[in-house]
Amino acid sequence: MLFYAFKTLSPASSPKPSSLLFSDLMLPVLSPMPSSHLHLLSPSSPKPLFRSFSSLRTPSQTPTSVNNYNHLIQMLCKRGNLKQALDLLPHEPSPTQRTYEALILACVQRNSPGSAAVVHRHLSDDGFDQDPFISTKLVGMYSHFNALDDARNVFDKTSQKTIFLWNALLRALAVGDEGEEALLLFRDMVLVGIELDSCSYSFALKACVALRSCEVSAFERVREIHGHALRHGFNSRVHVATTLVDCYAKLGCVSYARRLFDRMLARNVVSWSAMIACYAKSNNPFDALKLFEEMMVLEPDIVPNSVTMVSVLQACAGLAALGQGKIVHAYVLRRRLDSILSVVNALITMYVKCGTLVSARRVFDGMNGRRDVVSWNSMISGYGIHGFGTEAIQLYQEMLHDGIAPSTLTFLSILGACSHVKFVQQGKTLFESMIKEHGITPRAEHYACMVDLLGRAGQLDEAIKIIEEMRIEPGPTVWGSLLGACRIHGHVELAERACSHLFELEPMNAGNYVLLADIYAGAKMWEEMINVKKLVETRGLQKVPGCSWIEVNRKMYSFVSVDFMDTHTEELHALLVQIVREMKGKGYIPNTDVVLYDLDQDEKEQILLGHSEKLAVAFGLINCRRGEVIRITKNLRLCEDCHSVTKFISKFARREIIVRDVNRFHHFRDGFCSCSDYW
DNA sequence: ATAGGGTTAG
Repeated sequence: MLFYAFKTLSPASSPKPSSLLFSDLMLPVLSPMPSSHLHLLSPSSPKPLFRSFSSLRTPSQTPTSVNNYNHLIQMLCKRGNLKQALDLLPHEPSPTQRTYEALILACVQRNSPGSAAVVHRHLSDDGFDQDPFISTKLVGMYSHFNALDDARNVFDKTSQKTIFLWNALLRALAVGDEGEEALLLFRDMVLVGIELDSCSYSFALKACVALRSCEVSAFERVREIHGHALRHGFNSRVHVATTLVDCYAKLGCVSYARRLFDRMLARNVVSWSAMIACYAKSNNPFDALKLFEEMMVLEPDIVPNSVTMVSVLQACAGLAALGQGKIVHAYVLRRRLDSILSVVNALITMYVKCGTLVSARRVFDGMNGRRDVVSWNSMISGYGIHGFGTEAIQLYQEMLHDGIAPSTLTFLSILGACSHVKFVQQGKTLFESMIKEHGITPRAEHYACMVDLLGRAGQLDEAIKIIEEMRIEPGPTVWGSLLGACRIHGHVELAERACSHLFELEPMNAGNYVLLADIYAGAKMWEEMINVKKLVETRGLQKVPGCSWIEVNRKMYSFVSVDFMDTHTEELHALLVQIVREMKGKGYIPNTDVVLYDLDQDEKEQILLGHSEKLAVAFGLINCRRGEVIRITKNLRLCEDCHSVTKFISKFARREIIVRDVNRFHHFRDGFCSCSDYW
């Protein structure tokens, strides 16, 4: 029985797969980013200081009018010269509301809590602590410093509480991750009979997402506030409706979010971006691109901005749609959005995940002087997942040399990089330095990296030691890493131990059961294997079907394994049969161990032949131009048999084949893989 | 006067 299917990722109704092109984006494919396009990234020259400041400061030159001082302080604040403005404050007999507003704003912009205290003291002395306008500004300021107690204090002490003041505190609590507190405040607002506005609803909804600790209750609260908004006619306001879409999306209700989005009476660029981001984040990159295309077609007046493009690039990265990504890159350059750091960072990740490390590096190199920690992390992880451990470590050191402080994600990237190339000692040293030199407390994910590094390298005892000495609860990531290592080394007992936790922590994750069954099969423990399979059945779990896809001429073709053949597939099948026949002549033995069904040898070989990755490779051989790299993406880990077949093909068809699996990239060339068969 | 969407790991 041969498993096979052919489908395109484009709408089923069209006879030919349509490309994801937008007339507006129809540009020649651009691969290198000319550095001249990055000139906008250089910092702008500083503005001159206020010229007459020093002369005005001396007491002998007292200004004739009070307004001069107020004006001067405000000017200095505007220029970001907070310190000089503060020095001037004691000389001013009667600062105005505007002056204090400017000072508060400057404290936020300069990120200076110390100056904030000085300003607060001054304005209290002047009696402005009862001014609801100033109080609103103060609450916003304290929110910026995450000083929620101070924010609440200001609120409590102000007797005349306007809706702005209520909203300011509500916002402060919501963005300060105090969802519970924010919702209590919202309840107070309703009970006291405050007339809510759309901002109140937006903030309260944001607070629900901040709850997250208990998603069920978060969902209930969103529904409550949604209902309230509905009864008071606020649900159709574009801000509220957009927030609702975003809330449901963040709580995992993607199709419901879409339904609300479709029902919106008016949408703006933020509404569209929120929905596109929802798809990009929830592993629906194709839907994200489709929606982006729709936005161009249906709403010619809405112009995508940098936030939109970050999500679109994320979707290209998720799909590994290089051709599409290049078009988006060209669009970004045309719209000058490459002056926005987050967009450039998203470009790096897009190229990394599309398998073109060189292009990613070119973008990274073009950023000289304007890289933040995200840019570095993206490039380091890029080297890591492409199997360039040495380069990843080197770049990490360059980053330190540049004075950029590494983050928790830097270490996840660099430890992952070590793991891919079996750099056990380097990984250990880096993990130590993370704690001791950089003061970063390891999270479960870091431990998972270490367990993966040690475990896959065969040091299972050390891996266990790491878990036992952890100061925090080892979550599913840690046990999952251990289980993966057990599969490689056929360690049944440890696998059982890992699974005893995993089946408890994530009972619905079919992957864990499959791995355990795989390990039992490897140890020829058939009875145990069958029991695990039964468990999967009784719990009603669905194995994630293997799926591979390939982009040809900017169209996506995806392959999954099903149990019938049709006319599309015969050509691919025939090609694979021929390849395998040749390989067998050269000593290839199909690795039927990976097939966990009770079938005879021939049937098992047939199933191997139908693995989605082989079909995608065959499709690539037929449809990609000679000399062109065949790029394939797979949703799971590569199986051993596909790995060896692809190695063979790379040599005898003289094709370079790059496969992205769920963990890393494999570059096949001349019969070898960049992973050195360690993955 | 307060407002809604986005960047890196696995």
